[in-house]
Amino acid sequence: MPVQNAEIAEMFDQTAELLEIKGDNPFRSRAYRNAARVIERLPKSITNLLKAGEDLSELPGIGKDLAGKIAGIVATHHFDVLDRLKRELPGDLGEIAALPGLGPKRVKLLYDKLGVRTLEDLRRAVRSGRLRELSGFGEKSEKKLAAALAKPQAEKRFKLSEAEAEAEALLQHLRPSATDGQVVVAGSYRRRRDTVGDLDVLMIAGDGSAAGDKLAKYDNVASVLAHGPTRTTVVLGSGLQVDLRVVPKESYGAALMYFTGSKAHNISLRGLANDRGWKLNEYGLFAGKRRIGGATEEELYRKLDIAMIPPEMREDRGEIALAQAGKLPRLITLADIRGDLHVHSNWSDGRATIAEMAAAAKARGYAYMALTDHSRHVTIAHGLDAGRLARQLDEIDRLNDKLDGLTVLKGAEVDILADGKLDLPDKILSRLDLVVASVHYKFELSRKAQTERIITAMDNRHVSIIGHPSGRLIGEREAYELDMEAVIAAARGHGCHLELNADPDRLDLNDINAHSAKAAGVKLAISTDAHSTAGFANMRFGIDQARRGWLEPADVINTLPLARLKKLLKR
DNA sequence: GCCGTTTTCGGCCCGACTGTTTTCAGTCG
Repeated sequence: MPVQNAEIAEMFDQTAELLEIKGDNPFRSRAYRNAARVIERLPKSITNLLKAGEDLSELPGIGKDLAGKIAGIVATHHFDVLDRLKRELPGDLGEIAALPGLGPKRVKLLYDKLGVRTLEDLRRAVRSGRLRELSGFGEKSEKKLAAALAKPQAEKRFKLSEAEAEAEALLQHLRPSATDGQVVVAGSYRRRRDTVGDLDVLMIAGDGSAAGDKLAKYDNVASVLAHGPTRTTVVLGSGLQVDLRVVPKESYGAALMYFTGSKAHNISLRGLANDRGWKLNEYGLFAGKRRIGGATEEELYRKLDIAMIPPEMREDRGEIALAQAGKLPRLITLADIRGDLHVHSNWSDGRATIAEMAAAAKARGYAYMALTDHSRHVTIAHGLDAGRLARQLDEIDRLNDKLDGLTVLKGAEVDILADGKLDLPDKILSRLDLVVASVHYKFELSRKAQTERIITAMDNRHVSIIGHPSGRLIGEREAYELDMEAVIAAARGHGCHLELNADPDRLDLNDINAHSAKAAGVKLAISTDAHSTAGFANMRFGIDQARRGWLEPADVINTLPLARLKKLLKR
């Protein structure tokens, strides 16, 4: 089993953690963390890069030393530096440091003075009251830790759609307290990440403390974690944490930039400011004590000699270099979409009739909609066999005769069987305008078998699009084991397309894989997989992720007019 | 440990809040 990027990243994170606890050079541990992030989001597998003879020290944040260490990990499945650190500092110090209020310094103190090596050791120390003997620990620390130890930790992230519902209600509550109604959610929410850990709310207001009171009094608040003159932190009933920051008007742009992040993007921007002898923080851009910018984001980016970077791109994945070169992409928007290529009706597990779905598509201004009901294998969804599908095609013909301004394309979401064969015979597939081929069972196949399965499906020339290629359900089911690089390469070779499923529970391909597909020259279909007329509205979540993957209209097939789309679908 | 028209050494983002302290270290984002 080749070493996965995630494993290397995890080893580096653990190394960084232990180095911090040990009190080593903090910049050394930061280097390990930076490298972990770079490796984690790398679209290609490190093992493959090494096989291809690539020089890993070309990667940002990875120098000669780490490149050598990575090669060692790939060869041995072990990281000697980490192994040594673990021998030196045995126990679950990483888990202990993850507890709220505990960082490397205090973990070291607990380790040295009380011999705390495991969570159980810590529990005993808290119970015995010995914790308070330590300088820096008091009654409150003890209570907080006791509470944290009592409940399981699992850090929860919320789906973007869930966070959106919370955010909209919260903004409505806060808006009356804001100057000119200026209150927004920044952070990963504004960057439109597929999941959100907390809501970073930014508000312009004269009295920050009063604004904080307003938040603390929100019906949905379960507990108040902090409440100061400019920052208030609460946890909502759902467990979603909300950080409210109140800033003056002249700092709004700087604060918006700062709290939108990402952290890595901000650090790079600050580097640009430092290069010019300036300082950038959440209050503005400063030359010495003099403020030279801060009211708007546009102004700040301009002062740093780059174009405004869309929030979805602010991940420090090379967007700053692109902006410096004046080569930022014109990201796709909802308005570019001309149709939906994955839609269900009540012929299978959808709730609306074909005519109702078509009317909803037309109401959105679409020129086309592909009806893609399930094939027979998905019995639970009343999947269609060849006979029923043939009858459905006749109904679509009759409907198209009546429709004006919208064309219903004949399609199917055909199951990819375990061996890569399709769930409907070629004879009926050949009568369709497009075939979405998807995996709906046997998720547990080996990486090799699953990859071959999907590539075999693409060998069938009727297959136009691979539906929800990774199979993940956010927060519920991990993606199945798959060599996505190989799938993308095969898609390019076959002239096949990959789906970016816009269902907020799926968002599949994700942003990184969508970017890899674009880079490889594979065009995507952004489709909702709508099972009701309301489902069409999910398109915007797909657009969000497409933008995070730097996709432009030309990278997406359902931005094309119908005639050109049809040509592309036949291969 | 990385990085470089301030380049092979000496920097490395920066501020708010808490708890414990009596002027600040540690944590957090």
